Amino acid sequence: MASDKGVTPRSEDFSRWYTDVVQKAELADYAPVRGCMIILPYGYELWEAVKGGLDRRFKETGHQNAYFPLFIPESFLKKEAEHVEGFSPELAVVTIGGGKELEEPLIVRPTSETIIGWAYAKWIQSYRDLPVLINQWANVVRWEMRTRLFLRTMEFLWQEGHTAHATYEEAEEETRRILDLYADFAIADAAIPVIKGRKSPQEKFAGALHSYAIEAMMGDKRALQSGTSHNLGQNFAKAFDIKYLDINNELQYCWTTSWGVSTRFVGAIVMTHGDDKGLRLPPRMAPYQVVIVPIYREEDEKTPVMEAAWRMKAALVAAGIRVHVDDREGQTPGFKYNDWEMRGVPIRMEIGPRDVEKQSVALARRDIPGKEGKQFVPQEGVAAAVQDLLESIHATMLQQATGMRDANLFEIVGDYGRFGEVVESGGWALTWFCGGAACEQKIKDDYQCVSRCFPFDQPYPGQQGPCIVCGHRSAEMAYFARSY
RNA sequence: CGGGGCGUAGCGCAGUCCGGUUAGCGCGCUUGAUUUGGGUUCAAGAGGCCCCCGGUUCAAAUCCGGGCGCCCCGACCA
Repeated sequence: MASDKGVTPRSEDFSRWYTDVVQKAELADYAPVRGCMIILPYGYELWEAVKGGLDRRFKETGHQNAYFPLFIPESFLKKEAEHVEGFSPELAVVTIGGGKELEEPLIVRPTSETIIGWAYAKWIQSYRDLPVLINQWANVVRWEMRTRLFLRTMEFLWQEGHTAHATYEEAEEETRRILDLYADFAIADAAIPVIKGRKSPQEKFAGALHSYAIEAMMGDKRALQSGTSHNLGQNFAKAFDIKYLDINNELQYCWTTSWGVSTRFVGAIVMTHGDDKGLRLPPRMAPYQVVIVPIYREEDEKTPVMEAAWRMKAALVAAGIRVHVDDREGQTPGFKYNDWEMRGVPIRMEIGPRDVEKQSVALARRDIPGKEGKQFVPQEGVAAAVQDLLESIHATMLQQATGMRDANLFEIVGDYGRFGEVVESGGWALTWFCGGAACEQKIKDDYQCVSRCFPFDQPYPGQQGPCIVCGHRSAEMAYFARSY
């Protein structure tokens, strides 16, 4: 159980630790409805940082935002066989509206391929209309059995991109472009190292030709699918009649894609970087990159200290740095240190009477605890020093997460017992895998885990090896790991 | 939907077995002092449909019956 002053240690109970941090850092709160959450302002700012990083990249690659309705006619979901089978168990259905039974029930969207497919069928006539590159930021609902704050809630926020193309190749190129975009965002903005790869047939999106994903290792070594990109082939085009006349005046079905990142990503940030003192936010995502804690005893000390604090803030803001001055009365500096460490602010700037006198400030970095991470710098040119420090913190956090992950990746060839030991101890096993449903099911039954992906980065490209289960020659290796 | 646990102040809990003064404790909150370079200390306060409905009884947080809700472990999942 967490004491009031801290959180459950990660090593003791990672799950409790996660819940403690999310609540104590005020990212989210429970809602009156099971499985739903209130995203608190600080948590929402993190989500806005995710949105900002992704949205910019979407627009740079030619996508536009639009908005499609929350309600989808029930019949739409039934048009694509795999899709309906995949989503039926977790649908929320509206049967009464305005006090009257509806002629056709309405589905609260679990995802929008169907309604967007319907719209694209209307809009697309000619090859000149292609490609269509649209994204929407929206909420979706999936009636989940077991939920956890951010990682799996019944309603969640996400972006879903939906594109239509003239050829398989263009659709495939788009699908891969987005996966690269996601990976770049995760690494460059969130300091989360991710593995890009293709999902097994069992794990792909319901209705997709094939799915790609970025997989990240959390602090407890479990895998978290942090973003997915699907090549839908012509499955939805055929179900919704999305057709165009090509340059030879021949009618063709479109090739479509869809891809998404959700509020789950906030959970990924928490679980990748957090420690026993709470959150550790990657500088580019942090709502506040610097928090200034003023230190003083008497009124005659307070005035010059506060003056320096506001002056430092102005200097940082002018350099485009996000800063907060913690001028709360009644809390001691020590309390504030702990408070902002819980909230994961990358840099704490302390300004006291001694700093006023010496024209200096103290900078303490969140990623390196204690005195090691603390230094005194001159007030003159502080913005540049902070800027460098933020870069360094990002690099260190990425390096730490990458090191932790790589230390837990194991290559296994042909030894099913050893394979089991690895995944049961929480490691990720990279092994030859035929991709077959029976083999994957056996692993699931034996070790409670399924494949994460066939990584693009194969250790033995062009070679073959024995599937870890059936022993048949397989062309690729796949990662297996327990996951969220 | 199977297996466990729990509903008492904002949060965490004690009290329930064995019915009986005014229902307590810690944290948090308010006010005032004190403190402030790593979670100060003290004082005085505020705050309760004891999950809901019904029953037994002179008397129910406590016993009995029914309901509802939540959490944890499994199958399903961004």
